[in-house]
Amino acid sequence: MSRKPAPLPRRNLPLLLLQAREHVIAHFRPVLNAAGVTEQQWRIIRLLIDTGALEPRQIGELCRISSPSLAGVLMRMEQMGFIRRARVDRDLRRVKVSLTPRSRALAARLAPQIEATYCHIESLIGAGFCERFYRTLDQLIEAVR
Amino acid sequence: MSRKPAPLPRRNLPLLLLQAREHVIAHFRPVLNAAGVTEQQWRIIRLLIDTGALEPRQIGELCRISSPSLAGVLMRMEQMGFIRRARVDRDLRRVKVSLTPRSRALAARLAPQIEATYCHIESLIGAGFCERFYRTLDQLIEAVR
DNA sequence: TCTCGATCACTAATATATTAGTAATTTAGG
DNA sequence: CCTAAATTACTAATATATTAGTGATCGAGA
Repeated sequence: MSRKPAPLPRRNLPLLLLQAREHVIAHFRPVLNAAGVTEQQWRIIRLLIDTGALEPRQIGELCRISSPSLAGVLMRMEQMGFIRRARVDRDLRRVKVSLTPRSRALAARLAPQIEATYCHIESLIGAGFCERFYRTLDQLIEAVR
Repeated sequence: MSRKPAPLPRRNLPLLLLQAREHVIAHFRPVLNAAGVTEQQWRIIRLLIDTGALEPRQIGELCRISSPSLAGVLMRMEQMGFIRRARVDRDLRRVKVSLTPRSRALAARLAPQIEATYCHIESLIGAGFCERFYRTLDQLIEAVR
């Protein structure tokens, strides 16, 4: 009575993670679009606010943006006046990327709307679920890395 | 004694989901690359194996690929002989996309390697964690949708 | 000191994502 | 019928992703 097993018995985990991310970021997208920044640009601004100036490879590692993508993103952000580059003394290969007053002002202006969006999401899924979910993702990343 | 609150007090949830997905799919990428298919192409092949022929908008919805992206992906897949299109009777706007023997053979050839990768991931995070994680993602998607 | 391997940011080519908008077709309402 | 709105797949323009590869620079060891 047993049927032939499916050729791909597992649920598609990368797709499921993609779907989850898409549904979450759909809540943030209108805020970012209205402010004229892309997701990637906002990821970088947000990171640098917390960490201070970083080098491109650090930004790429933490924001999950590959080096070739990052080259274009940073170039456009520099043209828009969101970041600036400075050479690192003692190592002419390396570059330091820092925020400008303009991007800091943008972040300050967006912060309340971002926070409101997080509150809305938290109200949809529950604060406890939200907190557990962060921990679960941390564990997953740590385990499969 | 309290310090000024950070302008962005929440952890970046979309980024965390992106990182999780990147770390997971990093395990699958070598298999797909060796087979000469992209992530998106594999997502579509895998879906159509389970569902049978679908229309572009259904594929885009289920694989989280936007209509403009899908146009290019399907065009290349058709040129590569992975899919074929057929007009839908009674509605000249709509198209039906189905797999070819070639893509079915590819899926059959890849299935063992994909399954082995899932087993490896499961061994890293634990079978129980894995099962709970699927349910957690389902709940999240359901709640924020 | 010299040199070879490693590192860093970057370019090139192609594939996919995002936003806006379109022509053809269908459908619902008047 | 007949028209207006909705639907479907698509194009255009730009931004980002992926893979491979490059020149410049640094650092460890001979």
